[in-house]
Amino acid sequence: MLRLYNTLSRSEEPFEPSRGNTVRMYACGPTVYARAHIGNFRTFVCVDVLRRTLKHLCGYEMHEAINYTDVDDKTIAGAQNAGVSLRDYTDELIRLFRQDAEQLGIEAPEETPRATDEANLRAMGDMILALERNGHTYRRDGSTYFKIATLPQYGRLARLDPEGIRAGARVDNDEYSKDDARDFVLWKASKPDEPSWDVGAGPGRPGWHLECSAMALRLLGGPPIDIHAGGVDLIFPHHENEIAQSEGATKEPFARFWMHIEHLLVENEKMSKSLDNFYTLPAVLARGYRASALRYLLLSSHYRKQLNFTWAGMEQAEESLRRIGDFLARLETVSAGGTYPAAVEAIEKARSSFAGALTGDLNTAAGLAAIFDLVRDINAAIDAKAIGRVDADAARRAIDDFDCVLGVVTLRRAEDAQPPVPVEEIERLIEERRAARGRRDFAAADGIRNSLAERGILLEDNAGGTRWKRK
RNA sequence: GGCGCCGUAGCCAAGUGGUAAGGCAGAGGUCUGCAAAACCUCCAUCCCCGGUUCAAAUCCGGGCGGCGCCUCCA
Repeated sequence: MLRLYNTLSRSEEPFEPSRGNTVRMYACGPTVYARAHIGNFRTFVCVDVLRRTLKHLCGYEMHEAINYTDVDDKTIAGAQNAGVSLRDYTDELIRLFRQDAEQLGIEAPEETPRATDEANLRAMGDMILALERNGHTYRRDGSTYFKIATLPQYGRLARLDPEGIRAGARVDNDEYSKDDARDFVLWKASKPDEPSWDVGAGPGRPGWHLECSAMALRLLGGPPIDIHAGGVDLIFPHHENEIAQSEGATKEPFARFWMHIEHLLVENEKMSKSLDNFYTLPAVLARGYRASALRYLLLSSHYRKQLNFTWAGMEQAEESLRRIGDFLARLETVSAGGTYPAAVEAIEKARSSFAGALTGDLNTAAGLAAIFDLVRDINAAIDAKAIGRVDADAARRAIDDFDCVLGVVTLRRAEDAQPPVPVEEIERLIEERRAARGRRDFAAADGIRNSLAERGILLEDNAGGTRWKRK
């Protein structure tokens, strides 16, 4: 069974779905006003690992939703600056997000709702009505607010001081007047040139927090949903406000588990658009690194620890992944028959370590260590000729199973299938080089190897012949 | 001012009471036309101080340092 850290209790708890065998999970997705950066993707990669662990290691079915926030101040401003409609503007950014997510091996969730889809707007309107009925709202200048004084348990997730905001804290001073600084807007009255909808609270647009509550409950059939995930910076106010809305409207607990992913740092500072210290996936690829290596780097430390992004780290991730790739290629060269107890035992040990690591609050770093232990043990067995085809296949299957969760080897393979030099040309040059070596013309042979290396293809000579791989 | 997290070898990173996983880099060796890959060997006593304990990186207290949240933010 999975043990998962729950922000609500600030401790690890055993996890099981509340209804049948299906895990109902929601993660706060991107606000699509600019291309997502790799810090954003840390969250989505970690959520993806949770999803895959639940599916492949725990055997649950998944019903997961990740939303696109496609209306807010920034998206509206972005569309206006670009001179296109809000929908066209966010369509393009969603396309880019999906493209990056796919390159990073992130599985598509079952649901990817958009705030401005009609069914979702209606659900938001219904939620506001329910909140009004329960006495949690007030209107001011055409906007509808949530009055947190009406909800005693407000602040439980973030462990806020019940006395509220103290001297020294920065206080929200936006243009909308509120009864209490902590009150937040549910439905924002629209300005003249802004997109606007009327779903029962007057013409306007959804406040940021409302969409997540409404869409999670509409799509996942809560409350309570099993898991709600997102970046740590969302704990307050976003998730706190989601809880207030959902619980105020339904009078039921909103989510059983809250999972929060720590930040990616750059030069030991939070990577963010406002600090202008972020990298996008294309920027990383442009430096010559692969998406698989980025995914590996993101998995090389625990999701609840800050991770400092560096190019040296990318380099190390590439090298580590190369070791796994070389190992898998080497497994294919095992031709002896039979099986050896030591190999079987090493594989068993790796399987149990890996499962233990991942089901222990998604300890991906320890999971990777289990893989490398296996790599060393089996490599040694190959050297000692103490391994048979049966064992090699079993080792291969073990790595494949691990990768159902980590999703990094599969990505590499897909990348390898598209080398920078056409495969036919590589094979032709390998043949030429083989001939040169045959007549002991090592200068010519080395020349071919060097020129391919410059083009990103490495050659390795083994007993069985020459193998190529991407740099 | 409030709340929280973190500080393990050159770099990255597990371990949260019983005498320090793993990866990268480095050194030496085996193998090899060379190179690569692979294997073997070597490479830390866990920020500092004090305490609890038979026993602490791991618990408690106090420092020092870093980061995050309290405002939009993954």
